[in-house]
Amino acid sequence: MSTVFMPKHIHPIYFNNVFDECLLFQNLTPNELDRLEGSAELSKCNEGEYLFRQDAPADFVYNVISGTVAIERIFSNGKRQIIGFLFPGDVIGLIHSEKYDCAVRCLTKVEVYKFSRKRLNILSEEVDHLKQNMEQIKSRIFSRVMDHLYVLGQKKALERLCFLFMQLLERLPGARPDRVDLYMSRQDMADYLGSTIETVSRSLAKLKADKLVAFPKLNHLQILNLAAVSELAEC
Amino acid sequence: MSTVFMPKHIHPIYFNNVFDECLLFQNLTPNELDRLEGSAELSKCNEGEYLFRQDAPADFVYNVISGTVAIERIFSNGKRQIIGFLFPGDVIGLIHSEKYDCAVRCLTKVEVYKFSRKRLNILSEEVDHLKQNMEQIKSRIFSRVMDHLYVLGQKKALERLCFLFMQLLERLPGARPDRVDLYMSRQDMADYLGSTIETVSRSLAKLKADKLVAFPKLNHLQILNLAAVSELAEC
DNA sequence: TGAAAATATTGATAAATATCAAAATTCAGG
DNA sequence: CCTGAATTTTGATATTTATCAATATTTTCA
Repeated sequence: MSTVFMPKHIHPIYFNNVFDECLLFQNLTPNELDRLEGSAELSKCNEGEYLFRQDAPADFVYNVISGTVAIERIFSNGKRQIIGFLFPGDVIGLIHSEKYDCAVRCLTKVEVYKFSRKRLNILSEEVDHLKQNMEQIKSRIFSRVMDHLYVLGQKKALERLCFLFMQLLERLPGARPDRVDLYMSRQDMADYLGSTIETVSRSLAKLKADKLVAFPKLNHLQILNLAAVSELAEC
Repeated sequence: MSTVFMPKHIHPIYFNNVFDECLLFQNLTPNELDRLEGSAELSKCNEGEYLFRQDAPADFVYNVISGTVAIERIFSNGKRQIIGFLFPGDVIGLIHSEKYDCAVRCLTKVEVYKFSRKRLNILSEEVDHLKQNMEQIKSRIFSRVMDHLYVLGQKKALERLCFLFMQLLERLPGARPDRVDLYMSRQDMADYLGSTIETVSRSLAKLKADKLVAFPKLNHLQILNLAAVSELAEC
């Protein structure tokens, strides 16, 4: 892995500014980071491609460096449910048995660090902070899925949309109220929110009409009234 | 822990016939089971009581021996979403950070083995099968939650109810098509299925009218047409 | 057992969302 | 920059579900 263009005091694994967001590497010593880096491989994937498919052997754990992906689960009737969107700093593939039980589709060009799951597990035995980080990531994922369950179970279309927007604002690195880039299509939003594309579209129209949000471009969201959007999104 | 009434060849930790269902103890040697049992404490809880509340320190892991519990998450607006129902053999409290992010309410009298989480983690370092079992439990829980997400996102009230019935049939020890005991109230079902008590009630009426199910008693479900119920429930 | 309380069902209506169809907008490739 | 394809929005309508209210059933406990 090339570290040629890296300032000396920044560890190569923190390249691309994922430092702040990347829970996996938190609290590790430079020495431990080196070991981790040694078992990582930088991997790239284009928009529309799949990082992995459902039922593929779950041999790798991925750490998103750049780009956005959708975790999706396809069901026997062909329908799909998007379980979540992941961004730089997020970790994929930690909670699986032998096979992945969902697929990961790239919504943009994506760069990931790819770890052998086996090796990461061995490493986590030796590096205490790594183990703790991995456990914390799992519990966060679970917590997030439970919020998602609540939203699908209890919230209306408009509120669901606000929930998504707040998630993006909080989790997308670099997102600010006046600039949230939506890398997913309206259909993706619908599949995440348990809704239809038409309902998403109408809810957007309502939010726009009420001046809670604006769309300078189709996929460039501005949150004009953060308090109101947050209120609607509230869990 | 008393083993007085235990046949000699059956390990005490397998008391109450949870053997088949209990993933946590699978593949452990009698010696390893002894160690595990040493750090367990049998604990009881009455119907309506809480095993633990949301935001309590997540110090224990529970293994259900008998009874049924509901995992519920309460939100700031007072609404609740039931995340799942757990039965004998199921494990509670494995995926949490320092605090429990949900509460566990007993739907019946409940007996659990209570393990110190810290101690269980230490033990899992030494007992390889235990660690594997714990990982497998986590991935199963996650897989189940993803099915749940799909059901809330994509299914209609009637189908949701069938989904619940199929889950009960598959997971409730001793459940058979002609005898599934519903330990939860209609309100609990609604809170699990992201619906209202009235809609649950009407869906039940429809299923009864169509002869897919019957209710000899209010909480004694009979699945008359398993194929049809299964078809409706299908993920 | 019998009355009160709790829970569940049913009815009428309103609200929310899905579906189908068409128009508008955006995007991609020459 | 233009044109056809893809995506998104909007419209009309049907379906589903929630809400409010009343009734029925079940449970509890004196």
